[in-house]
Amino acid sequence: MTLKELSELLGLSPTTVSRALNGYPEVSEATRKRVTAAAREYGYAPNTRARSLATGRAMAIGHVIPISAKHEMVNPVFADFIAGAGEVYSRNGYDMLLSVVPDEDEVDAYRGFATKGNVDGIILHAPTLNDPRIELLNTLGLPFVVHGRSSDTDGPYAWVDVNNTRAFQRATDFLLDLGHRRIALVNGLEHMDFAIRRRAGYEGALAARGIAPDPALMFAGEMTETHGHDITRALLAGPTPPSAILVSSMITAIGVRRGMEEMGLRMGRDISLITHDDELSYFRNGADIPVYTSTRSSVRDAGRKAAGMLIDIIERRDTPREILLEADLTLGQSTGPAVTV
Amino acid sequence: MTLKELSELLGLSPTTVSRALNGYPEVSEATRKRVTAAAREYGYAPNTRARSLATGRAMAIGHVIPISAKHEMVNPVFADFIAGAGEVYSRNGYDMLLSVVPDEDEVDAYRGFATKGNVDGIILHAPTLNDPRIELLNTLGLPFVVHGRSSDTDGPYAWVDVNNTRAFQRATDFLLDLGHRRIALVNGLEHMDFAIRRRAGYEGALAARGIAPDPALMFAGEMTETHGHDITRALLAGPTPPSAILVSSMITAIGVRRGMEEMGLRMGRDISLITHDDELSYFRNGADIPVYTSTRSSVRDAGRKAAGMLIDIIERRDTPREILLEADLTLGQSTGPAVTV
DNA sequence: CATGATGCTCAAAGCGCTTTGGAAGTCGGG
DNA sequence: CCCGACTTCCAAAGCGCTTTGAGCATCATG
Repeated sequence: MTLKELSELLGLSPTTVSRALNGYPEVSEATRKRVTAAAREYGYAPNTRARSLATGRAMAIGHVIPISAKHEMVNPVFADFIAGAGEVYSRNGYDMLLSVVPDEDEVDAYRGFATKGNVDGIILHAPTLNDPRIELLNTLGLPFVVHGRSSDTDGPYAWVDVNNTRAFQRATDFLLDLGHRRIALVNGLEHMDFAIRRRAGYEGALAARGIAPDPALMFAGEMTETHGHDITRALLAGPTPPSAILVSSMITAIGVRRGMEEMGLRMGRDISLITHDDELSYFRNGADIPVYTSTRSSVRDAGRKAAGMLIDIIERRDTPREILLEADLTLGQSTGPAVTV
Repeated sequence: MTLKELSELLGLSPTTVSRALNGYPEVSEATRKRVTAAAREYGYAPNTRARSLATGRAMAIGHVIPISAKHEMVNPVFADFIAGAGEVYSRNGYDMLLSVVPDEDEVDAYRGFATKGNVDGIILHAPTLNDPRIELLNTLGLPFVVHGRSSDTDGPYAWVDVNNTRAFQRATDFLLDLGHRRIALVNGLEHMDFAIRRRAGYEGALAARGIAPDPALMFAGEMTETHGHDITRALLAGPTPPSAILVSSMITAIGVRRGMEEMGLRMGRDISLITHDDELSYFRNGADIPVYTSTRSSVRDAGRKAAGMLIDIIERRDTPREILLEADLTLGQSTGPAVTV
């Protein structure tokens, strides 16, 4: 069913039908009613490709997911972010275009979005320190919003981020208040901007109490369960194990906990743990009482906010271009006063 | 940069340029070289919308992710499936279109795909018993592939599935061989087809040894960590706890394990656990020696297979329309002989 | 009654591409 | 030297929609 067919059926011109459907004022209320009723009856919906060719708007937002041959890994945070963003897209009539590419082709993927004109905007994921993709997107001239920030990148760009520095500084402070002095940090890969900031928060809190950060207590790696487990085993088997561990992801924290328990330590009593919790929908941190004490910020909500901002930019609405979300510090059962081992 | 501009630059007609770029034989090799070089130089890529309007092919595959208000939950398996499928799409020049909708709008989303013509095919996720969406898609006439199957649905449809029945039957058999008699089943929601089949495998294995399934040992629910934990606590606190637990997902198994350990039981020694493992990239089952004994099947690989099949169907290639993957039964540290409690 | 304003509708152009149906140009065979 | 067969290229139509610019009634106003 095309617009032309529908209009012939109604005895109207395509123009009028189009205007009726798109809410233009030049068409009488009676005609509009008649048209929309017919459209519903015959199941007519304008062809997206034709429409966007005519309007110049793709009505779609692009996301690029790089797949690395080295660490074959899809960020678990991604699924929840997508869900949040996707909600907002559908509500506003946008589609979401996902491009899964080998990471060496990532730049081409962005270029492709721009030249092939199949999206109106882009969300940039997982920015690194001084991320070159930001400049690329700026030169491509396609609206975009970054989920996270990129330190050392100058020039303005739109972003939605959690206050990672503050969150980890508060978490560290809290552990220090409980009497912990040897606090380990199990961080994400430290070319990632969020990891850099978390580390800065951690080190800042230590420094404020005159404690020099111990490199032997600081780790960076992929945020998998296994990684958390292995590091914890190694740490606890060492000569001077920490009394508390600060972890960058719930998933890693699960592994850390497993390591602790395998070493015969009871989490929350013998050793403390604070994790960052992205509030992944399928990985709730306990029911009523959280299992883990955590710095908490909903990644799904970040997705919604980023999507909303991007649509605002595309549609030239005047709204803030920077959103900094504060993480809550939520008390769970995984922390307690430092015990002298 | 449009085709017309490029052709003027080259002193050729748009027709010739288009044909050169699309590999038609009517254009000389010399011209083709000249055209492709110019295209590269000026960064020309055909506008997707215009092209697909002209060809009638959207060069995109649609996925619908329903978001439920009740159980706000994005299937974690989804991310990995998407990654696998997405790989194949990009390699074949297809885009992936994700539609995140409230689940009451799911039917509309499929209808929308069909009438708005923005996809050439659809992947159907998480089929239930006698899933009405299959008939819907059949009447819509859009090529589709189901990830999973739908029992009680007659009429052929294309699918990629794991042999869930066989996997759980084997796992149960294995536990029985180890002397276990009271084996609990922590399953996914049992309107889901995969859960029905897993239960059938479990019950079949028990029946083969003359053991009547005990309803008090069978559970169905969302496959979250918390759910596994809570069920396990309840089970182990009961009068006649099981000596082994069969779990439908790694994530749930993590919770089950947590419950076991909280109750003072050592997994693999005091109590056994077998889980199904979808081989999620961020949730490896141990490094060299698997932590959990598991029925194992890569969901990412299923994604690749489903995507490949769908593209074959769209492009009218003649390939099998049904793929049944066998899950491995991988031995880990979570199982051992039954101990009399 | 003439005039302009207003409300409703339409014809036609154009978005950027593919593709059909030729039309020139080239070449070898009769 | 002519003719058919290729080879190489092009003009123009068409994909399904939006949107510009007008046209035709109808209505209130001076």
